Amino acid sequence: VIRIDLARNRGARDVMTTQGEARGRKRSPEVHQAVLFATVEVLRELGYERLSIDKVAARTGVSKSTIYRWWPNKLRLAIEAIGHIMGEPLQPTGDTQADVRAVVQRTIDAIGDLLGEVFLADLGHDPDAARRIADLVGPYRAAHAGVLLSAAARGDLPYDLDSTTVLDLLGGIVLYRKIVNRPLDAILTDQLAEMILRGTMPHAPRPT
Amino acid sequence: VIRIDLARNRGARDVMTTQGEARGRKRSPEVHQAVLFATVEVLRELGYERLSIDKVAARTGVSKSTIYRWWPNKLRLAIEAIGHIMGEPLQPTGDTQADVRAVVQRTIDAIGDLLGEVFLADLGHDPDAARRIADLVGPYRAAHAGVLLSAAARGDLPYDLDSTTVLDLLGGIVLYRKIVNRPLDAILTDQLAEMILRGTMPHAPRPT
Amino acid sequence: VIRIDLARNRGARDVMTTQGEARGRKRSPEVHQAVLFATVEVLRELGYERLSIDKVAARTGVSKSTIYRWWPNKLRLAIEAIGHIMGEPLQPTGDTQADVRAVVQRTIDAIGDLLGEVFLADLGHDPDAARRIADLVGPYRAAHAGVLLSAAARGDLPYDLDSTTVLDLLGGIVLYRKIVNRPLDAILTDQLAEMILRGTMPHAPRPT
Amino acid sequence: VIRIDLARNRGARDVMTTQGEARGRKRSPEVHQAVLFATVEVLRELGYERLSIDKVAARTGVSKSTIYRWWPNKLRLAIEAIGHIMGEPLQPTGDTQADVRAVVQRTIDAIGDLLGEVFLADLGHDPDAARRIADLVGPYRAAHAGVLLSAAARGDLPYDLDSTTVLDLLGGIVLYRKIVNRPLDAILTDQLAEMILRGTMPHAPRPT
DNA sequence: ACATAAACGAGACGGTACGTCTCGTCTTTTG
DNA sequence: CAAAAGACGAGACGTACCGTCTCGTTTATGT
Repeated sequence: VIRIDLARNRGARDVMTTQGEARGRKRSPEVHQAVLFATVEVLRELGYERLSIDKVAARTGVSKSTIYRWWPNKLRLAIEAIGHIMGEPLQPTGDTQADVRAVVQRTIDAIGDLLGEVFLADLGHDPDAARRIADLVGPYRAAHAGVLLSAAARGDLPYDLDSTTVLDLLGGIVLYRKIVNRPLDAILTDQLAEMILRGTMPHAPRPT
Repeated sequence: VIRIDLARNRGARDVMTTQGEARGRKRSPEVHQAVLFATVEVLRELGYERLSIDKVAARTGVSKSTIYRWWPNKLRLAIEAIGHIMGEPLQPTGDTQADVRAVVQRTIDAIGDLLGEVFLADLGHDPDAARRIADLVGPYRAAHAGVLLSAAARGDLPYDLDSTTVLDLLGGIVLYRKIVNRPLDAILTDQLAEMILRGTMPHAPRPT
Repeated sequence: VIRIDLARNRGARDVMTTQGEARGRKRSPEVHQAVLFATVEVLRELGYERLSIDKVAARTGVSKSTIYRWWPNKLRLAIEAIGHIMGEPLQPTGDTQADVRAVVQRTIDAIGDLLGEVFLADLGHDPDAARRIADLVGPYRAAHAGVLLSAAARGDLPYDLDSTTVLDLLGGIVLYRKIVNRPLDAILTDQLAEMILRGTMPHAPRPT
Repeated sequence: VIRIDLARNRGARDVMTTQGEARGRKRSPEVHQAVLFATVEVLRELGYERLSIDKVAARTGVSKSTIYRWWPNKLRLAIEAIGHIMGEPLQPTGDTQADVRAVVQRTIDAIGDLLGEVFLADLGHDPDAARRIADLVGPYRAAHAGVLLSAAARGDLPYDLDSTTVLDLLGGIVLYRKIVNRPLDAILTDQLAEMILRGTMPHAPRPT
């Protein structure tokens, strides 16, 4: 629980400010951070559905109005909070096998964890929530597509690979298994990596 | 809109009755049907999130209490309503190619439509909702697995195919594309069928 | 709890039936009695507000519909049930003092107990419920008025006594005290009897 | 019907505020008033039994949640609403005859109107509803008792008058007549005042 | 210094749905 | 046909969030 104490916020400044001529009180970076962290916490503990602005407000000591000042609804809050902990997109190494495994693993780690929550949200209220999610995952998808396409360029994967669909397959199975509570384990990683690298459909693991 | 008129229900009988010894007024099949149909309607128009018992009650003229007598919450209602329109599980023909395409198509049709909605529901309230969903999709998954495994038995697919994971791949990509609003079209059908049959990862469609 | 067993009701007949020529199955007197007794029980335990047809049905094993066949709503049921235990109207003795005390005491006993409950009912639904209550209490009021008026005739009370209003005073204070939970005890009996007999307003009891 | 328009509430202030340190949005006095007025309206039109929070909400345009924020159930709402229109307790003038008549008249006006409704409520749900009603009527009873006792002090009424029981007699007969729909008219006022002042039991009005 | 402007906390408000409850009606089967 | 069983419509209950709003307080600027 991250209760923040704005008394210590005196003198805080110049965080997230584009430039100089701003009048009035600055946006408190502590508040901003605390809200995002608490959102992540609640998402972990309770999932997207049971995330609520009231809970985040209560946990942080930040008022509801402040949260609604910066995020128009809980979906956008969740999206930004998840973006906040997502880390850097993949850097390809040139080792096709390792890179493909990394792509699979990152997909499992992200969608299997919090990113998956946001796919379960109701996108109906907020017309461009879908766009926001696309913006959130875009860089990662681009990086993953880059990995696949450069491997294809090297001849390690089919030259005309439909990377979009391949990534949808990966994201899809992870999301699906998360929902139906089937394991997201090393076996799956192996199966998916092998599928992409060699075109072998998932098979039962051989006894070692 | 399916307003029902119970005045015409006089003399209704013998629907859904297993047999004989039931006392008291029978469950009105009109009511039962109307609720399920209206639920399907609302699911189509508004999606699961915006489905509500009140809407179904208003649309059908069936009282809320009657709905709650038979379904404990909207998730269970949605599950039964979807089950109600799902049709028979696939019958394999022995033609591997046709059967696999049928599996793909049925998955797209079901999860791409209403069945997908229910995967997006919040399963937290109702402890055995997950089991109910499993019961709902079980027969279809079993049928699909049967298709794949008998093809494998004929030697048309790898003998040790992990059918669970293959079906998760199919269900997953369909659900994922439904969520992110990417097409569920003939191209996808072709790509998925070919992937299963020949192990070729999805590739860009060739110009004809 | 008065569960009745209709198996023993075989052959029962002709109780409370107007007369001989009735066709079809007779109204079961066991059922009738059991319902009235259970109603009295529930009234005692829970009061009118929390009396419900369902509770009476559950307690007796008589079905709701049977109850509704004979009594149109719970108010009428309560009225009849109370009438059922009310005993005979007062017989004046000619001893004015004793008779007046008896009137006071009977009023306290009746309205302070179950009869009071029925005055708290909502009379809005059933237009002639008021008339039914009047019919119920009529004989008792008539007897009480008779007592007062014959005492007046003997010269023991004012010759032009407004017996209606005097009885309203008695009924009123008993009902009021029942509601506000003030005692209905011997002191009150004395005060009221003395008030009627001697025209002394209630005064604090003298130390003995 | 008192639909309120909060758009005009901008700038509203200083109503019901004791002073200074209140934070957050103020309780809207328009809302508060509108709810109480509507409650009084419904009580007059339909009586306590048919009063409902939903009706008050619909009539005022105030949301149910707002009503429940301030009043825990309809009994408490009714009590406050009635308190809101009850006017000041009686001020004795020293003219015994006039004061006693005023006591009688106020009792008839209050209990014969809305205050009587609340005595018919079911006090079972809300454990301290009885206390609330006592708090509501307390000041008026105290004022009335004061009138009687100061008249007794002057020697105009018996020195040991049991004012509680006398007031119960008044409240009781008014409530009783309201229930059984007998008149609460000038004749009754005269009868009761004369009874208290002179100890004459109610008698039939003499022809003039 | 002092006005101005924005951030912030507190919390009231309308709205919508939830799931529960009881009432009185209606329908069906059994005896 | 009486009685038991129990489905049904109606409608109020009280709860829980949502997202909006108003209001007073707290910090920065800029003049």
